[in-house]
Amino acid sequence: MSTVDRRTKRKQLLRQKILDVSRDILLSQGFAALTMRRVAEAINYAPATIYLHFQSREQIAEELCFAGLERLYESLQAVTGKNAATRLAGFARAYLEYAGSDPETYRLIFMADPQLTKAVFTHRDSGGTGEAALGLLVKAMEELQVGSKKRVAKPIELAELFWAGLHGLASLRLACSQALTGDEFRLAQVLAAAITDKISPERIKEQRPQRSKG
Amino acid sequence: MSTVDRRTKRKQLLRQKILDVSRDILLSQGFAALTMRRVAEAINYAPATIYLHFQSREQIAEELCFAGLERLYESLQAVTGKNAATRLAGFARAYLEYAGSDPETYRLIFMADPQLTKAVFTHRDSGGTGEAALGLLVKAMEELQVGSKKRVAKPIELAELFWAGLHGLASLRLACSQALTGDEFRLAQVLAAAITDKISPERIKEQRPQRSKG
DNA sequence: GTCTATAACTCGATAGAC
DNA sequence: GTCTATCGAGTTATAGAC
Repeated sequence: MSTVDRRTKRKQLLRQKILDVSRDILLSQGFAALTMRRVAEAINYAPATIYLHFQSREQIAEELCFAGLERLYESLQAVTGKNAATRLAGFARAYLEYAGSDPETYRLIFMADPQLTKAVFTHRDSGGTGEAALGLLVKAMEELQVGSKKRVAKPIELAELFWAGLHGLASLRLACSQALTGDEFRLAQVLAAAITDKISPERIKEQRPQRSKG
Repeated sequence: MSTVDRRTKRKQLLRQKILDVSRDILLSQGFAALTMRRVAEAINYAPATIYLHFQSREQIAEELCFAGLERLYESLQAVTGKNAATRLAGFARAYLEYAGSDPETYRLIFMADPQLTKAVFTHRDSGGTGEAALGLLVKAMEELQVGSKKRVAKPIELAELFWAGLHGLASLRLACSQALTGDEFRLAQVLAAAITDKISPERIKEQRPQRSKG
């Protein structure tokens, strides 16, 4: 291993360490507490050192969002099932579980700075994770529509509506625990069922989606 | 009019002026730009003067949120119609129209600080406007359920789900214009129809809600 | 009572010494 | 590559002049 390699590796390690402690601070104290000074203190360096690895506080936030979106995508990807309606119910549960397990990152991705949300969804570094996640929903909607007599909406529209519904439940729960008196997981199942029935009403009797166990 | 009355009135006027310029700043430059210094400059007073009328910046934000929620409630209240399904479609349009017309206040109410959202919904000064607005939705859900053979969910649950869906559409649109490729007004109508059908599937043929004109 | 001036603290970011 | 020192800005809050 050459000297240059060693130097590069050490640099990468410090960069990763900055991301790690940033995530710790974000999870435990929220985004407002994620300051360059606090990060510097946590890694035992001066604040200025961080700027050798990241252009700004905003860039650190972006990378934390990319990573969060990746975890959300993986959770959705882990949902399997031959029946598209059942899969929809699984997506709903997985989505809300992610939001509940990583609330501060979720806030950061979808509810904080519009510029940050935009960066997460349009920046080249995000690798199209958002589109891929939405693609899973689109595919399920397409399958549900097969054999249905008439289309109430395009699959992409239905996917976005479903996503918006889940996001609404997740974000209201995060914004104010008192906002929703009902259980958001149950409400999400009702949403999944309503959309499923709306797409293919003729299947209502035969193929009602199973209630999720979780 | 006594001297005390005059003094009280002048005090109230200044307080209202602070709220007015605060709202101007919020609308034109967003919440981050709403600083005590800027407000003071706009009313030609020193920053400390503001603290004679408001305890903190947060309290100004709260009052702006109360007023915003009031406007949203009035918009929903203006939706009339004998048919509950038609009213649901109207609520959807009114809700999204409010969010689009007053985006920074909407952000402040639902997407900014959890403490602020909580304050808006639980503080006594809010006068239960949030509950009243939700009540309009609950009433529509109850009407839809009349005569239906079985209840998929309680009216309050359906109202919260509907609200969450609308909030999801509104907040995604505000968070990132690229997030939704579809028209949120159209998606909201699909949502309204899906929930309506889910509540009373036997009415699907007879009583399909009219597409809104707006 | 009302307002000015200012304090005491936070922050992100940068320049320049080493 | 790292640190010290600092800038310019933000915030809340108070002491004291008028």
